[in-house]
Amino acid sequence: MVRSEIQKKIQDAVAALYPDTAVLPVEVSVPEQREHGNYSSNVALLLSHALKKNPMEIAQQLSEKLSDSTMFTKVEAVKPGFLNFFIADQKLFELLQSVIENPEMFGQSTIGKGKTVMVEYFQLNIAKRPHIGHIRSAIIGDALKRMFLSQGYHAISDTHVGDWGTQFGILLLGYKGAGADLHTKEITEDPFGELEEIYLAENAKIKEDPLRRERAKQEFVKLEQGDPENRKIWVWMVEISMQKLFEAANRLGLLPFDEHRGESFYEDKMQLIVESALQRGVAKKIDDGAVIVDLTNEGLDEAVLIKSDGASTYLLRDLATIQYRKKEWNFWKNLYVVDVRQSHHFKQLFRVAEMLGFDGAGESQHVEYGFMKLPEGGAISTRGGTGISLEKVLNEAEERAAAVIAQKNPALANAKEVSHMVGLGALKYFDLSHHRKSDITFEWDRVLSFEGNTGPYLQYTHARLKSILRKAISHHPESAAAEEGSLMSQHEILLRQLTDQNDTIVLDPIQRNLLATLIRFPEAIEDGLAVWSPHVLAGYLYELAVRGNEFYHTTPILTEADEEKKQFFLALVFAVSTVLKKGLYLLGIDAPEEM
RNA sequence: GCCCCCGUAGCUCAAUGGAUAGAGCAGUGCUCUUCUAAGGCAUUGAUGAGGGUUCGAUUCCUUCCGGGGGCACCA
Repeated sequence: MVRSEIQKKIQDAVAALYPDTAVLPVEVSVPEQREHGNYSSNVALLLSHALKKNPMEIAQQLSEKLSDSTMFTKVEAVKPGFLNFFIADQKLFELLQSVIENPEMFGQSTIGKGKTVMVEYFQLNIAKRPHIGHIRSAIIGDALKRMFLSQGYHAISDTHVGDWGTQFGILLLGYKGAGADLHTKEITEDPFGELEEIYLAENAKIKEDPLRRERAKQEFVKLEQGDPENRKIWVWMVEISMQKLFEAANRLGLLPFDEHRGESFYEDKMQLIVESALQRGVAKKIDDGAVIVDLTNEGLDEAVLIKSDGASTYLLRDLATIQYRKKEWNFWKNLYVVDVRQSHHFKQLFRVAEMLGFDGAGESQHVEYGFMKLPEGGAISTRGGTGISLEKVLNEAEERAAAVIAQKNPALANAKEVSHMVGLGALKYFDLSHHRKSDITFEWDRVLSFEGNTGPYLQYTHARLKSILRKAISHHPESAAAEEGSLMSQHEILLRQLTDQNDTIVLDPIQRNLLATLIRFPEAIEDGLAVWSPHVLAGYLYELAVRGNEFYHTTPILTEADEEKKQFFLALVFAVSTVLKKGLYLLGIDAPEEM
């Protein structure tokens, strides 16, 4: 990575010039203004305190020291004391060559080797239709998993399905109540829909009649105690719902999950935890029989492990989950991609786990995201009737994409497939381009926009560049070798010609900026993972695309007369399109060759 | 009542304590005999209010104003 190379150089220069100074973390960032170079650092400003020297003077000395390097054309010391680095064209050119040589490896690293990171996301509930409020977890979690994998981490995903708990009491009660009617009726047609209806109807009844809630809770207690009838119904309900879940995950194009440990999986692992908690004095049994952990002194209220009716809680099941995951996977991090509204729960969870001396308590973290709200305000919920089903959104996305294709590129061969990629790409990118923690507003025309800073813009940029490559290859004398049109054959041809060039290419500012942006790809992934937010990568890809389009527009490539230049341009096009495709992949978005 | 988060352009969003606060949408004006106009170019426009910390604050602290969320023996 270029940035770390510069960091190292600065560190060395500081050590050489000011041996007595404690090595501080050197910050290197990308300045907003192009005139400020490709990278800049504020070390001199930070050092001035410790050294009791004028920051400008320090910057001056450092810049002289660093100017030796052939890596830069210029290292300047400016105004308050910034150091601005201008990467030499030759260096950029070499970096491009290394990308071309091994495009598969660009953006990959082995930093995470030997580290297992658990990522939990897409925690669907039984009998509740996945709606747009649910997809943030899936989209963010999936992107994080992809990013972790690209850096060599052993990333393990788990859906943690909500297949246990009081909601089953509600479902069971509703199911039995609807009984006569339902059992005779064929519900094989849309069993999930039936189930959902049962849930909603029973929920409404419970709202009217508090006594019914008690009956529902009793049904869950019976289930948890092993009542055969309830078990049987439960198994059926879970089966039907899991089908729905797989369907949704599939349609969203999520990476396969490594684990599907629903909450019910932890059923037999909870008793020991309760006993241990009581024994250690962490938890106590209160008068009505409930088992709680009192965290009121820490401002975390009371955490309930066992309810007064004897049933387990979500919290207790999550405790068991931590224990299981640590034992099974010995994770380095255990991440929960869950709505910010559950942060109170996770604070309780991690605190109780810590009090119980659980291994992995400290490594468990809530990767919270802002919830999705509607333009008129208010969260999206199934009960409030404001839920827009995932299915509906995806259908709409594909329809809109198909309409645009019909208009812009009616001859497109695999229009259906591309509509899917583009519609889904718009939806995912919309989500991922926001900071993870910020709430996002769901507005159809924004979510499914295909213009401006959107997924389709990135896909489009990629497709146009690919189109150039296809044409270049088909006109190329060696095109027979590239018949299959694979990336490898393309890049082999390009590479052969690029490495033949001995002269230094003179770059114009647009090409230079594009190249300088291109080589930051690994840094964008690193920065995104540092805050567990894919939006950093999304923002980077957008910038790359903007510069790619700038280049596309100003530089005719196929008609370039100077053969060396043309080869260089093609190499650049190849590298940029490769990074776009790869970056989109890391966000879980497909990049069609044509659109 | 207690706890958490958020107030940036007309709208939706960016900005590890840094330089002239970036984008997109919407608006206005250009741009397709030229590698895909889902594009490109130009242009209008913003840090809720007051204190503090420091070389430097959208960012950290504090008060106020405004908005949202949580404090379920739901998940």
